[in-house]
Amino acid sequence: MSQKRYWLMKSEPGAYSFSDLIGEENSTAEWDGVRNYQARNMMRDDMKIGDGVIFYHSNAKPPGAVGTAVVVREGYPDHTAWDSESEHPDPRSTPDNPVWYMVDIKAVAEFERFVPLREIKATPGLEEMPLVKNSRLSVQPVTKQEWDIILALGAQE
DNA sequence: GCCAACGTTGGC
DNA sequence: GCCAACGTTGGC
Repeated sequence: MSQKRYWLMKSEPGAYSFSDLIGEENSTAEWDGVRNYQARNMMRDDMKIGDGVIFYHSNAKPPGAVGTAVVVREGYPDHTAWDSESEHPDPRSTPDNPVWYMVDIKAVAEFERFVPLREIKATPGLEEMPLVKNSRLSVQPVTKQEWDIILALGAQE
């Protein structure tokens, strides 16, 4: 029985927001369209059912963490890669030989209080987050300590 | 809109 | 395998 892990996933709210996720059937969505190898590897190999996800709005005004989600399906091929009509087609990826993978996540709860990036950057204990260290990765690992700090910020009145 | 950081591509 | 050029991300 492996330890529950934690992640942070970015989305541009103009493209897909946390509200969009909540509005899905079962508040669940395929996390398709990721075309970065590091992010793919984490989704394919490391993300397990039950893992916690912080949902982060990038390219937003202001950017920040908006809520939590949970992994409900582990890595499987991203079928949008071989759909020429999709937003991120990649002809190298086929059903027999998939290049890109995704997971399914389900919304758990919106934070009572939005946690802006500005505050994440200023909070002791969060300095080592890839988010703070200028990483563009759209799927990032989060430690248990970081998870607890951010959830506390999001719960604050 | 600017631009720094970083990943990817492709010539050699 | 190196590395310059180029494209993308994403905060500001």
